[in-house]
Amino acid sequence: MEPRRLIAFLTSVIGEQSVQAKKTTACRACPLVKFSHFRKFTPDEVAFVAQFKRGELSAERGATILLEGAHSAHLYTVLAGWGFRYKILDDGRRQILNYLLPGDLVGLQGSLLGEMQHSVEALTSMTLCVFERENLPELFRNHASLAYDVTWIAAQEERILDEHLLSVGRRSALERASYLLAFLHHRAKSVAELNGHDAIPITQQHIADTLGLSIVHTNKTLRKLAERKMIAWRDRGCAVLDVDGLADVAGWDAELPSLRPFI
Amino acid sequence: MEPRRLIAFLTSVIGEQSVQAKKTTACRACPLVKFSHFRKFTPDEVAFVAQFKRGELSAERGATILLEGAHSAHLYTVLAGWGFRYKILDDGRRQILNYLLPGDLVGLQGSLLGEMQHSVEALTSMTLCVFERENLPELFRNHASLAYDVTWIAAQEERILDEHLLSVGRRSALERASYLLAFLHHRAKSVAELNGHDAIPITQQHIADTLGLSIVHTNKTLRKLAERKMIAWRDRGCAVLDVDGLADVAGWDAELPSLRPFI
DNA sequence: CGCTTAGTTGAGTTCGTTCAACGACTGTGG
DNA sequence: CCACAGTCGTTGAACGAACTCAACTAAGCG
Repeated sequence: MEPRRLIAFLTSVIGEQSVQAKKTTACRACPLVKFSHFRKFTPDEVAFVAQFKRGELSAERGATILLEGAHSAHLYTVLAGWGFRYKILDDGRRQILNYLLPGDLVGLQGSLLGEMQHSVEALTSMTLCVFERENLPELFRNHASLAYDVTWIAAQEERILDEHLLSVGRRSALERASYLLAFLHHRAKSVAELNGHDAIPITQQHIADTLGLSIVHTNKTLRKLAERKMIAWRDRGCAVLDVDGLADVAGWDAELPSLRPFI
Repeated sequence: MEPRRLIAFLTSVIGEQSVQAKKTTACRACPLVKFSHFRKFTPDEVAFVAQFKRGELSAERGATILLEGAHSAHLYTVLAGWGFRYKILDDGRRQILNYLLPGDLVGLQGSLLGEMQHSVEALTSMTLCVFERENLPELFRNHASLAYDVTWIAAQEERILDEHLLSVGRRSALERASYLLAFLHHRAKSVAELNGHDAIPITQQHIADTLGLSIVHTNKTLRKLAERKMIAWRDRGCAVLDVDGLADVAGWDAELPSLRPFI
C-alpha cells in the first residue's frame, strides 16, 4: 500500500470512533416514504420495523462504518447520505464494489453469513438506521412481506454487481467511466439525492478504484468526457451534464424504475 | 461479434429446444442431502419443496437454459452438472459472471425482479429441478426457514460476485487466473462434483471471458501455471494440481465451508 | 501562509491485445 | 478406414491501451 493510502485507511478506521448512536427519526415519519421510488408500508409493517429499529448512527465523510472481518451485531439501512462498499488486497489495491444510497441495506451479508467480507465507508456524512441482527429471524417468521423485500433488495444488489462485473471485465476505459457515471446519476436521481444539477460526491480516486483503473488513466479518461461536455467537476464532486450521452457511449440502458421496497 | 461466436451463440439458443421436462427424482430422496456441505431438512420442509417442485429439466452442454430479457415462469435448482451465468454487450463481448453447481439457484433474479438480466448456459449436461415462480410468495408466507435459505443463497452469490469484481478489477492476469481456478476447484470439491483429480469442464475461452482477458493472453497466462505444475489440461477441461499454490499466487483464502442451505 | 487534498499533464515502460498461423484431437460421413 | 471439418490449445510478432514515475497547479483550511 502506498503510504498515503495507508494513512488514509488508518485514519478512517480511527474515525469510526466518532460514530454515535441516538434515536431521532420515527419510522412512521420515515422521510423515505415520500419518494415514489419506494413501496408503501402497511401500518402493521411500520409497527414492526419501528420496534425492530434500535437507534441511529451518524458517520462523517471518510468514517469506516463496517470493517472486513468484523462480526457486527447490527444491520443498517441508509437514511441519508452516500457511502460505498469495498475490498482491499493485502498490498492495498482497493476495489470499490458498489455505492450506498438512502434505502440501501448495509451489512446483510454479515448478518446472514456471519462475518463481513467487505468494508463500508461514508462518502458524505451519513445517517443510518440501526437494527439488531438477531431480530432478523423473527422478521422472516412473522413478516413474510418484509422478508420478501429483504430478498428483493439482495437480488437487486446482485443485478447491479452483474452489471459492474460486465463493465470492469469487458468495457473500455471510456465506456466504463460513462457507464459508472450514468449509473450513479440514475441511482441518485431516484432517491432525490441529487437535486437537479448537484454533483456526485466522489473523487477521481473513487472512480479509479471502482473501474479497476489507475488514477492517472482515469483522469485522462474523465477529461475526454469533460471535453465532450458530458460531465464537469465542481463542488468536490462530479456533475453529470448529459446522462443520455453517457449511457450512449457505454451502450447502457437504465432499467425502468420499479417500485422498490426498503426497511 | 466475430462470426464464429455469433454462430455459436445462435446454435446454443436453438439448442434450447432440446430441453425436456420430466419428473424423476423425488425430493425425499434428493441426492444432494448426502453431502455434509448442505444442511438437513425437516420432513415438513421436504414435503413443501416436493409439492413446490414441478418437474425436471435436462440440458446438453452448450444449451441456453435462460436468456437475458426473458420473463421465465420458472425458478430452478441445479441437481447435477455445471453451468454458467453471463451477459453480453451489443457487439458480442461476453462476460461470465459466475458458475453454477449442484445446489445453486437459477433464475431468482428473474423471479423477484421480473425479467432476466443475464443468460444461463450449460457447461456439461445438466439436470435442474423446476419450480413455479408464482409459488415463491407462498414459500415466504408459510416456510420462513426456507425463505431465509433463499436469502442466504442470494447473499452468498453476492459475496462471490464481490470477490470476482475484486479479482477482475484489481488482480494481474496471473493472479486472476490462479484465483479463478482455486475458486472453482474449491466449489467443485464441496459438492463432490470433482472426484479426486477430475478436470473442471471449461475451455480457455470460458476462462478468458470470466477474467476479462483476451483468449491469447489467457492462454499464455495459463501456460505459466501449467509450467509451474499447478494445473494441467486434460479430458476437455482443466485439472487443478496444486490448489494451495494457486491460492497463494492469488493471495486468496477460501472461506471455511459453512453449512449451506438449498432447495 | 504553509499544509493537505485533488485534479492535471508529459514521458517512458509494461501488460495485454490483435492478427495470423499452426498443430492436436474428435467426430462424422463417404 | 480415410478424408475432412470443427473445436480447442499454442505460439510469434507488432501494436496499443493502460501503468508508473514524476512533477506541477488550484483550491480549501487551520
